[in-house]
Amino acid sequence: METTAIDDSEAIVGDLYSDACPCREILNLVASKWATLIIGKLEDGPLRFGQLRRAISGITQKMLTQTLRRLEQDGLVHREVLVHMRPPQVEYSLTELGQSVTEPLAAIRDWSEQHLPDVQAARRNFDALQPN
Amino acid sequence: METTAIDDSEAIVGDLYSDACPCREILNLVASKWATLIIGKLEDGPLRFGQLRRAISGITQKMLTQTLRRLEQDGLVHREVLVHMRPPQVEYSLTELGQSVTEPLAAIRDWSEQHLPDVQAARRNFDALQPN
DNA sequence: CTGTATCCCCCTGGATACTG
DNA sequence: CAGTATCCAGGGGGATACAG
Repeated sequence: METTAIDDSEAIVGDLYSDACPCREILNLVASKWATLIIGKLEDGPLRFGQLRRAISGITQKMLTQTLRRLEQDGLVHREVLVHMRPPQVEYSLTELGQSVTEPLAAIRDWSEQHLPDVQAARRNFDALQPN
Repeated sequence: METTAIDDSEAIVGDLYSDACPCREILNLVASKWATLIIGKLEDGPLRFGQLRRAISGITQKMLTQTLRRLEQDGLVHREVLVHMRPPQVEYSLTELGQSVTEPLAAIRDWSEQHLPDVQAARRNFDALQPN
């Protein structure tokens, strides 16, 4: 039987998770500069729009709205409009899915806190050696 | 005491990044579209430039070089020039630091494989409800 | 084979102003 | 208070050509 029909070259080193890697989507989601901060703030419990804005210094209304929409769309955040309130208030909270993503996020955070000094040292060393 | 002593310039930025965790730097590093793929390929062992390029379909030489430089600069990847070879060859491998980052990366990957269907379902549901 | 150098598009994200 | 609408700068990233 002809098992050699496929590209015979040594080249491809197993493409188990090349383009189709689902983690890329999640990384894009989570690395969008504000998403992790928002998720982090909501870990402690529901917050209203203004509370979030004040809790995350430097964020603009636009980015807060935009990121919340995306998180809501992806099922990580629940948006609850308190209609009867005057003035109207909107409360955001993590869904179960959102809760579950805090675990891998914590893995990244832990690694960062543990190894960021090494990364920064590597950067300084690199800069020192490369007369760029 | 005068709290106005702050140097007018970058108070906000500094506050932002101290309030945030160091994980932002790592997320920026790792979410740069190609970095995780390169790290993933190198998990199995050292690879040469051309092998990496062929293993990661769609990547351009520019992005491969650029991302490898960054990973090298941050101490995650080791670059070994095989000088005596004709034509010259360059071999890339994960450093210990690079090896260690594969663990939190695996956490993200696992979560993605497990929950991406939920995310996609949430997206479809959101689109269905929001007549945009 | 392994890069470097341009050109250029597009998207993210920031500032600002306006609405319900 | 919550959200939308513009305008705009910067950088990531693709295509291509050239070099050691």
